[in-house]
Amino acid sequence: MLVKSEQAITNADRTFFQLRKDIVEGIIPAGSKLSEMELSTKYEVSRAVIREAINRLATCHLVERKANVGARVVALSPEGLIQLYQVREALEGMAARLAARYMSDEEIADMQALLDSHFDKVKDGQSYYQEAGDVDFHYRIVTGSKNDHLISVLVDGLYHLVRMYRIQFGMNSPR
Amino acid sequence: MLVKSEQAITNADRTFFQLRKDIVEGIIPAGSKLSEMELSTKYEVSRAVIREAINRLATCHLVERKANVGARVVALSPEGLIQLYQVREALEGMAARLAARYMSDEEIADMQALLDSHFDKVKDGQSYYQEAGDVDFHYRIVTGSKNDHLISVLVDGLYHLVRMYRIQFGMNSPR
DNA sequence: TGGGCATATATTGTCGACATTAGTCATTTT
DNA sequence: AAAATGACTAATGTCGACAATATATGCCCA
Repeated sequence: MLVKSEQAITNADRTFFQLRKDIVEGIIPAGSKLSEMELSTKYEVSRAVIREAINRLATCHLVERKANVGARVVALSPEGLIQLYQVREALEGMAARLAARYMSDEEIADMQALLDSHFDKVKDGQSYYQEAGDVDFHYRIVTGSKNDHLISVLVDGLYHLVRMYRIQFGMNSPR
Repeated sequence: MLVKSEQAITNADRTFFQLRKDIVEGIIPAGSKLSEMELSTKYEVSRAVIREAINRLATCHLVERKANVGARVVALSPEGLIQLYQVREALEGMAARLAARYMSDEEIADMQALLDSHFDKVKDGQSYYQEAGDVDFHYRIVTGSKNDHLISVLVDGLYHLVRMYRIQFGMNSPR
């Protein structure tokens, strides 16, 4: 039931994923500075690799970069959260409309099965699965839209930020 | 009436803007391969600078990169255009709703003035200004939404792709 | 004593060289 | 003859060193 198949090929990939994880989960605190030298020793790769990873994080809006100064992890704010949810809501609504049009019958059946199993598990009190199941459900709708731009903006961009807010603001149950 | 204030600080910035321009305008053909070596000699910067520029282009979805293989300019297709406009339409609709809520009185007045002047020019047959004026109008609505995520996705991401399609498919009048 | 300027330091930006990988082509084997 | 295997080549990935820039420190002067 693993949902995303982002696999790391290069060291830059691995470092990017690791850094993103550490930022989203708050291991690297929000608002803190990212020193290229420091990170290159910590993650045991060259500065070039760190730089590439930081650049990717910047385009995900997980860090903000200023030329000749450096990069900082984004600061979380209630306003930012609201803006994030505004965009997410609009895009997921659109994804749902498109998915309803373009999803194949078997994709729909698969999703129905997922919903059923999810429901059973929640009923049995295995609430641990709630978030994972929910994420999976949203993910299927988004990919079901068959719109690559939409998929990319949500999956590569917004979802990690949403997760970051959830974890660091202690919002355990979605919505 | 210049609208965007992206200013280049580093060589990587300049190279990124130049490359983006050349791709959007078709000087570098859609679907063609981007050789780091070749570009580094052509634009007279080191490969590191070219690499950073290409990475940024990749996150804009103007080029597609494959690890250990290289980067190619995206291929334009009717399906891609449709997907692009689907997302754009949804996001601009959202931007308009938010702008209506959050724009200040003077921003609205400015936009009204812009619309009037635009209308006059078109009436006088100065159709050259049509596209520029239109772009400016859309841009003001988007920034008027006051939602940074939305602004970024549209301005940094989709608009360049839209322009690329327009230029290379020869669609001169918008809509 | 406070403000401004010059210097010093630490960080980022850039570069060229080396390592590694993918794709090509020739050779070999069945 | 076709497929598989191996070396060769050309590109990307990675690295350490140097250059340029911003911030911090201390000194000088009003």
